[in-house]
Amino acid sequence: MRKADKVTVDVISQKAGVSTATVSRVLNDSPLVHPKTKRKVLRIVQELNYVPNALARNLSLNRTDTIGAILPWVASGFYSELLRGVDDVARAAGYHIILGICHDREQGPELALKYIREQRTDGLIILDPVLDEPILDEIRRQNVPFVLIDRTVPSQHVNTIMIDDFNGARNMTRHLIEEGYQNILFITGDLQSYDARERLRGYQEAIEESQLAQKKELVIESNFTREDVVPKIAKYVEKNLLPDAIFCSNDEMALGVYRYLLENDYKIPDDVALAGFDGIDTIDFLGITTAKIPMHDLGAAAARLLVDQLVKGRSGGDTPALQPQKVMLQTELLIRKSTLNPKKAAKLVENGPIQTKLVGEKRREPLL
Amino acid sequence: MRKADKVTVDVISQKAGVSTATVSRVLNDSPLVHPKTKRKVLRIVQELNYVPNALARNLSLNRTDTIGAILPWVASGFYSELLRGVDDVARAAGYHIILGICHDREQGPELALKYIREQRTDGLIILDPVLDEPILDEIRRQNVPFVLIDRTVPSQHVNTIMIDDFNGARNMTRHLIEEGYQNILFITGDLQSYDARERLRGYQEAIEESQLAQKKELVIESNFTREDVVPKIAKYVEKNLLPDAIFCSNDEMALGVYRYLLENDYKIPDDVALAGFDGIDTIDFLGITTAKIPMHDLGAAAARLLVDQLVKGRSGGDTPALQPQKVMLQTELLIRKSTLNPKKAAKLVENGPIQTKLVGEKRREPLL
DNA sequence: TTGAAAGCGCTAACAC
DNA sequence: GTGTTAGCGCTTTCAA
Repeated sequence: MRKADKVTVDVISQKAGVSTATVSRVLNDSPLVHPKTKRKVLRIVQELNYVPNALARNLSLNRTDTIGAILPWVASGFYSELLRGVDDVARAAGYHIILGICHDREQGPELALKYIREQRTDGLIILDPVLDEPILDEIRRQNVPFVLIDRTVPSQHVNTIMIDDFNGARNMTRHLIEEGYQNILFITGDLQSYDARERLRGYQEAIEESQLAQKKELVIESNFTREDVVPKIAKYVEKNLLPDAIFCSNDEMALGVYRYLLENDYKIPDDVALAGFDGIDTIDFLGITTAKIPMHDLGAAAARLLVDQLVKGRSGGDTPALQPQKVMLQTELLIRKSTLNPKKAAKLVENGPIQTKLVGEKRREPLL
Repeated sequence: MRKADKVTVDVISQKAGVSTATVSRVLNDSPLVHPKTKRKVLRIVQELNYVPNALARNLSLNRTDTIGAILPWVASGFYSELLRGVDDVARAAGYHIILGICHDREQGPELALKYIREQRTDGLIILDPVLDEPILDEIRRQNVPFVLIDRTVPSQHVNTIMIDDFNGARNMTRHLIEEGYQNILFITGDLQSYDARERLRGYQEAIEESQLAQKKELVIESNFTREDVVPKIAKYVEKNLLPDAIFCSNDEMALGVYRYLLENDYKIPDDVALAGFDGIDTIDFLGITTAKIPMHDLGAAAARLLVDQLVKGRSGGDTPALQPQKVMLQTELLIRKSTLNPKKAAKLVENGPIQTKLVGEKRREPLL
């Protein structure tokens, strides 16, 4: 665009025969401008197809109308739901989303800090399970509102949206136990991350309360990825007996295990039951039991919290800041064919109707 | 952050005993500044943990270092791959991504124009199969570089990354024909969109060259969604015979059909073959044949093209603009169990080895 | 090599 | 109600 034909407040003000201040007032719906002037200005604005330069406006107002979303890129499809949630409420509140994809562990915090320091964003939504305290302190020191997703911070005033990983995993394990499985292999995610630890805890709790033996060899550690889990489950099965059931800390790993089992002619759930965690689409199609995380809600809740902060912050100069909140979202246990114990079912049929509730696409033909 | 402790070029320049111009030069690696001064300034910058305000910088430079990515949100997981591709190359070139999710048909163009007019982005990547000419003209008139994905514009100088939908669909259809299927039902996407039309054309072309009869009732129109396709395929099957094979214009619809078939006890591929288009993960796990679109490459190529434009544009003031390019990416035919004709296979076993190449996870146990 | 000063395009005190 | 003017924080001529 030629410099000449760039239309700015100045151009408008001249054409309208008013000052730039008045133009600005009109544009910002100030009440103290004469209707007639307003109309005239608006007409010119229309005519010249004028749109204020966001950069200049923001510099002046010292804000960006932008929210940074810092996310890891594992299981990309999974997080896109979350992003959609964030976008929905952010856009409704007039905020834009700037994407901060951290490709590996180190980049997340770096990116977050960069955005803040450069003042590119008014606030941040951070999903990074391994963010450590020092970094968090550094972020806090910048005095920019932010919301953490699925990550607790001990005793600190931080807005957080949590997933009840503990209960999710406990309920899943209880379900497996109820189905009559006794040797339940649990595959953890990277234990550096909060959610991995919580899910493990949930599993252990359920085992304990059931009086089943806590066998140490029934927990193996992986890292939430499909690739990593396959050799590990292979090695496990070679060394030990096949467990009754395998509970993977996330669906990605469940997919890896699923593939392994099929390739080795193990039938699910006849030879071994399988459960995941997350609720991704593929798992649904394969008829695998999982604990669904409400990703959209997660994003929406985070954005809601952040937007509230931002709006509060910009209205009343010195209104008391909002109390930091912790929101906890529950997972939904989606029971499917992969964990329905055929032996138990057979027995139940003799004795009466099957009690286990099938959730979701109920009447679908089992796929396995 | 208190106004007082906000550190700006001014603060730095004072502490360093130089002018703001010099500080700016140091920050921008200008060669004409004495090494000693430079060192001093950098030390202060370090000490005060100074990071330039992007807003101010950008206003001054009249750019944003930001690329807008306008995408629809259908099949979210699918597009996230693309976004990743865009992000990879954009970030490497120092650009940020601002997300423009258009939730419905109308919002895409609107959003694109808004970003441009507000000068929030230096350039745009637009994936919107139904963008019409007038809007496109309007965008072009803004004189902001942009790249279109999977959308041709007749005889116009526009950067475009295309998918070879035509060949992809033709190859798929040929494959089905080779497998001995004769009644191949084709389910189109929304024919308003370019890719839907191209895929249909590919199908028709393959049918024609094979001398099979072009039966009009073998094409039904849907809209690329899982929900829409189910009643349509149901109605079709009730009215007509079950076709030999069903070729869906995208994987989402293939999933819908898959579910329908299973629920009605049709075996794949024994009763009917099934093929999709896109190459999403779920389809892989279900063992359904598809034509894989290289989403990551698509995004990366688009970003590459755009970044080249931007860099060119900002270096040489008046260097000749880059020629608009059209890049065409090929799909990859992933043949899986769902389209391998059991009858043909049986025959082949009598006569020799099976010739059809299995692509991908070759030795996997068929899932169906 | 460096500094002074004029913008970039908009907003907001303050004065009229 | 409206205009003047001084910023917002940085870059970049132009002069020295």
